[in-house]
Amino acid sequence: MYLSNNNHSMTDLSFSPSSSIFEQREALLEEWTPDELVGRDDELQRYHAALQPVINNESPSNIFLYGKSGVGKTAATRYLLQTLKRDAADVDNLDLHTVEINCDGLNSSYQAAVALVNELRDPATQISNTGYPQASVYQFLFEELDAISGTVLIVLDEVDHIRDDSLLYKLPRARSNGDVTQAKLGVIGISNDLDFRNQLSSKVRSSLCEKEVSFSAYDAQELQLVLEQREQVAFKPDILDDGVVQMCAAYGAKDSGDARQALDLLLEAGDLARERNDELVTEAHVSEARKRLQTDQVVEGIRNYSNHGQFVLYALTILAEEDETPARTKDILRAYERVATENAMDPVSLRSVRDYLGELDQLGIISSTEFNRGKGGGKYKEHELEQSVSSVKTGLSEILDATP
DNA sequence: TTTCCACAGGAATAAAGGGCGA
DNA sequence: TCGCCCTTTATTCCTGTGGAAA
Repeated sequence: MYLSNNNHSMTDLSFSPSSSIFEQREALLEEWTPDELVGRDDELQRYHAALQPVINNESPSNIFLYGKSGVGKTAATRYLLQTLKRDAADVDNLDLHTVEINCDGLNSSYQAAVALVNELRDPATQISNTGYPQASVYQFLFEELDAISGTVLIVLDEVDHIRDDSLLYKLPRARSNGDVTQAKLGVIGISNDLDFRNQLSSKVRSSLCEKEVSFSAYDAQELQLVLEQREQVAFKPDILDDGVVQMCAAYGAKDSGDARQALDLLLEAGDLARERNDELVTEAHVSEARKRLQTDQVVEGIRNYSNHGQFVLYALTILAEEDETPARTKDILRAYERVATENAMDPVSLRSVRDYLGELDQLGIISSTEFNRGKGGGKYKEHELEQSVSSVKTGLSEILDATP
């Protein structure tokens, strides 16, 4: 494509600052930390109690936070640690440090340990993600922690992404095992997976989950408090139509009690109004924003999915178009083998297709139901698309364009 | 109560790929 | 360059599951 100077009429794509309805749009973004956390009083109280030993300069407890995504676990952690650091400055002989990593994208204890080392080291001496024996990486980590000394709180956000528990076993025991002598360590594990705690081996569970704080989903009233707090900072006065905040809160509470989702919805509705130069954000904007967000999520999720996974989904999409869904795993396998072969790919095995279908189900792109027809029919699963064929196809556009 | 079906999914293992130190 | 150590993705094998039918 090139830019030309001809006279063909075309859409005006020049940029100019539009009259904004936003005062401080960032206040609707996830990373914005409010001065006060609303709607989480019970949780904050229990969390606060669990952190109390730190300020008494005792060995910190290991704390495990669990609750669905977007219910304020990370925000509460940031908020309380900020407060704790501030108060710790006034306590004699208390030297408090915090390290926070997000374990999203880190599949193993090894990778998480590397991430921690790199978080603690300066950019010049960072280590790479592979190549070192596991013992060396732990050695680096303990050396860095000892070098800090004092009390060190290690926050492992989305800790359920780590598939093995060797790091979760080692960290809480580092001091008693003599791996660390100077620093007093406390581990704060944060998990979205409610079942993660039960999957841990009992040794790990007893040490990591010394103190537990569960975060319940926000109900509509609590979400409304959160949204109102952000709205006042984010938007200019009297920009939101009556009922907009309530509507976002109601959708948020209905979907999953996820504040992040409700905030995204309000942000998208605001963006939509701004795009159209509307002076007010209305309920109609919210409805449309909701549709847009749902499609975007699906399309993005599919685009980033592995090649074979996309072909498995494509096979199911074809069956859906032929009105043959819900379809059993073996039927999807046949359709998948056909499209993979047509595209000059070696199809993966039935076992792998099962794994892909399981992942797609978890992503909410398809839904799977188990059936049991007893002695004659046995037990099996049926799958169907959970999203519209058109949005799935948009996500699959890369492989569809290449399909002969 | 026992049997049986049609899988689902866990466990073990292999292959390929990539960074590191010697 | 080579061997080591890790990752990711795949395969094979096999046990577990649970409700209808016998």
